[in-house]
Amino acid sequence: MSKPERTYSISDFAQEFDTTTRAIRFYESEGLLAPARDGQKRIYTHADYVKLKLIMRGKRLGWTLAESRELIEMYDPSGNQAQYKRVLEKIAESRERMQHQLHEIEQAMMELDAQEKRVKAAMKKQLK
Amino acid sequence: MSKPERTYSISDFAQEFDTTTRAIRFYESEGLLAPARDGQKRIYTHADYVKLKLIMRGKRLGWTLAESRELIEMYDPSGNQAQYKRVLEKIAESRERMQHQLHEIEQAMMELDAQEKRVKAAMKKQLK
DNA sequence: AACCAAGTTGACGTTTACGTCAACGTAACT
DNA sequence: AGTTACGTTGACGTAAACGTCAACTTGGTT
Repeated sequence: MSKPERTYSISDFAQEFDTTTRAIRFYESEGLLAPARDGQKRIYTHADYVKLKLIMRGKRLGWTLAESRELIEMYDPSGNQAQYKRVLEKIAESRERMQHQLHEIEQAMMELDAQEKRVKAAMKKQLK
Repeated sequence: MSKPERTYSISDFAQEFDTTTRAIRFYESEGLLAPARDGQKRIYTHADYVKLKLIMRGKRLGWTLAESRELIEMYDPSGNQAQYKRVLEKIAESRERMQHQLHEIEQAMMELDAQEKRVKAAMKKQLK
């Protein structure tokens, strides 16, 4: 009695994520996605949706596809105790990387604020 | 009576920023740097140091060299009122982009936290 | 003088992440 | 049956960001 999950076509995904079918197939060829098939057609589920969302966000944050693939693999369960431990380690590594990025962006924004003040001051001075 | 500023060679920079001389020359060819010359040798100053630092950080945040070049240009004064206004607009644009990145990283980190909890719970369950 | 370290300018090669055809399959209308 | 829309798998092309030589210069060192 499980509700029939919503599915998506490859062009549904392309529109939804403002990308191309070519790119989506490429991610699959690189092992980031593995959609079901209806004949030869790809059928995407909500799980694929989540993964692609992660991929696209990763792109905007400058992550490589290899890094996003690592992250995706962390979100797969599949494990004994040793595997779980490895996942926890990878999570810790990822957290450090993200923390570092976070810090660098905050830094960049502060410098931007400072520069804005300088420019505004220069404008006032020039108007006197 | 201005103090003689410290200068750097291209390999000084390569070491300092953990990159290569080739990359640094490439940034120059792309218009991101414009060091002075002593004969044919490049002489870098603190201003160049700041710019390269910005470039490298940009790389870690997934910015293109074109984007970093735009940022660098914002940090050059050189302007009448119209130019200043344009710079302020660009600063506003950059701030929005950075804010968006900031938000997405925070999001990613929260998901990482959630996943960590799930994995730890799965480990405990397995041990019972 | 000979040599070595560090620098220079081409020029071509490479990796990542797709774009762009071409040639074909298939389901749904008309 | 014919067309249209959407999908498929190759295969080759491309932009960004350098890597990797090759051939040369230049300033000290033995």
